[in-house]
Amino acid sequence: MAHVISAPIPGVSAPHCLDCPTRRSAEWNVLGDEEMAHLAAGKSARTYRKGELIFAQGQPCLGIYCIASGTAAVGRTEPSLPTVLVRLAHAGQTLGYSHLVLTDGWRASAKALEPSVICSVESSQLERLLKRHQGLAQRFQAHLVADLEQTEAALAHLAWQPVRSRLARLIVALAERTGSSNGQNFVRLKLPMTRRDMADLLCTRPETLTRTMQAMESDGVLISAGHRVDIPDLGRLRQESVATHLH
Amino acid sequence: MAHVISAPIPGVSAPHCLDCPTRRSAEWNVLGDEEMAHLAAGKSARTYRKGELIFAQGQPCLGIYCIASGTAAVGRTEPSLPTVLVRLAHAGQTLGYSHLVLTDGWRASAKALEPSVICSVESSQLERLLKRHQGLAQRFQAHLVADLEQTEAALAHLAWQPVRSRLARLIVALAERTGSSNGQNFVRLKLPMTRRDMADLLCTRPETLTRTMQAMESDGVLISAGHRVDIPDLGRLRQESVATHLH
DNA sequence: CGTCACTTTGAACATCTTCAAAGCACGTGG
DNA sequence: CCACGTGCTTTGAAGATGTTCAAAGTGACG
Repeated sequence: MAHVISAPIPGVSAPHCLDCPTRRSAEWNVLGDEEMAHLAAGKSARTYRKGELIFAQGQPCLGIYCIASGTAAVGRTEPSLPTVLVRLAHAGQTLGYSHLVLTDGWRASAKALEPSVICSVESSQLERLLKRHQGLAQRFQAHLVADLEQTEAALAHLAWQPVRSRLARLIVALAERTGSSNGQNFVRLKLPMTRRDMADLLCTRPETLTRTMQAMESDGVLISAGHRVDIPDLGRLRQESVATHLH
Repeated sequence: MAHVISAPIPGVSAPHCLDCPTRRSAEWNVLGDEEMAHLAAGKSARTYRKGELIFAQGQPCLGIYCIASGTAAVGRTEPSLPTVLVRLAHAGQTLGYSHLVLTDGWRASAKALEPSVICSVESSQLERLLKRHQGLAQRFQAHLVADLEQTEAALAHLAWQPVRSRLARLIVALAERTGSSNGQNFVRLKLPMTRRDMADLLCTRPETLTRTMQAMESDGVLISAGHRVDIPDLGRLRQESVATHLH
């Protein structure tokens, strides 16, 4: 909203689809080389700055997005309520398919949490691919189901877990994705978003997040310095993400 | 879990698919008479008692369910957490499609909240119909997207609205579905579930639900007697479902 | 190198949970 | 048809968890 279109991307940061992390990790991996070439020819890539909007709730949607590098989040804003970040999307994942099914425009927003390179595929081209390749449609449908599952799980955790457990869960998930483990249990990672974003993701307030992280730090569960977090014992953090309730 | 298979259903309660409320309100309405006849021949119907399980998280799933009459709820249980009722299903709606996409078994449970008549369609037969009728697949996919939307909305409301607003929202939704309005604004309705179920749906405790309803009653927003609720001014209740936050 | 947004701190307060116990209601079996 | 019991509902009191508001730091980015 507040940002302007950024400069065209240098060749390095926008890989050909065949070399993209996307290739193996996402729904596209059912496509053969020839079809991938079609995809590569039809897509367009852009860099996004931290915080920049990829699409906005309410606007017409013209295609889907595929993250080449970086991290994005899907945010949902209900009338007269603060935004909730309902889902993260990492390199190799696609964004926006569910909104294409009904042609009503975006019913959520997405923004880059970090500097990111993101490709877009026009809906007309996607539809052509979906028709030609039956398996691709199944992949996207599975994606839909996975999103539903994940959102239901988030609902359950929000309902019954305190902020501290939800935070532990988030950090464990991030650590498993990008953490570098120096020992057996010691892990260091870089949080790919601001505290504000983390709060929106955990459905709490920045103040509470700060205090919760401090509490965890003083309990020796983690050491945080800006966006860097060190976890002396990942197992202990994993326990925190479940613990609390016994009843 | 605690209940036994109930008696076979009398003819009245299990309508032929062509006469079913399902016919117009659900995904089936893209089917022609001939295909509906196929569906009617292949389905099987059963009555469920209040609280009876329709399917259970973890077990293999063999088909989908379609509610002829009554009310059911889909419940999700995360490891070591209480159950959350993530979704209601009313007459004419189908249940379980999303779980059929991945063949992993049910990843949620469903139970009848009221005495209900529910038909089941085997997955083999459903697949045959889906292949023959392209439009049907689209309908089910739209259903998937609608569920995702609804769950995301529930997440936002759970995150930012107090119990009282969430309760108001639920009652308004039920009133709009089955309420009988005697005047312009006066509405009477019957809650199709126990307080326990309502609490699980609103992600709160039965105690809190009781107290919240009493508070609303003493504020004159509603009058409740068992499962019957009278709403003097539906508009006022609608406001409550949004109000609270201005910030 | 300045600006603006993000982050942190403190204190008061609201909301909701927890535990324990009593009342009630419904369906089951006699 | 009535008695009985199990699970649902209600009440009360105490305490935990998280929010709100305001204001002072801090840091990142252009």
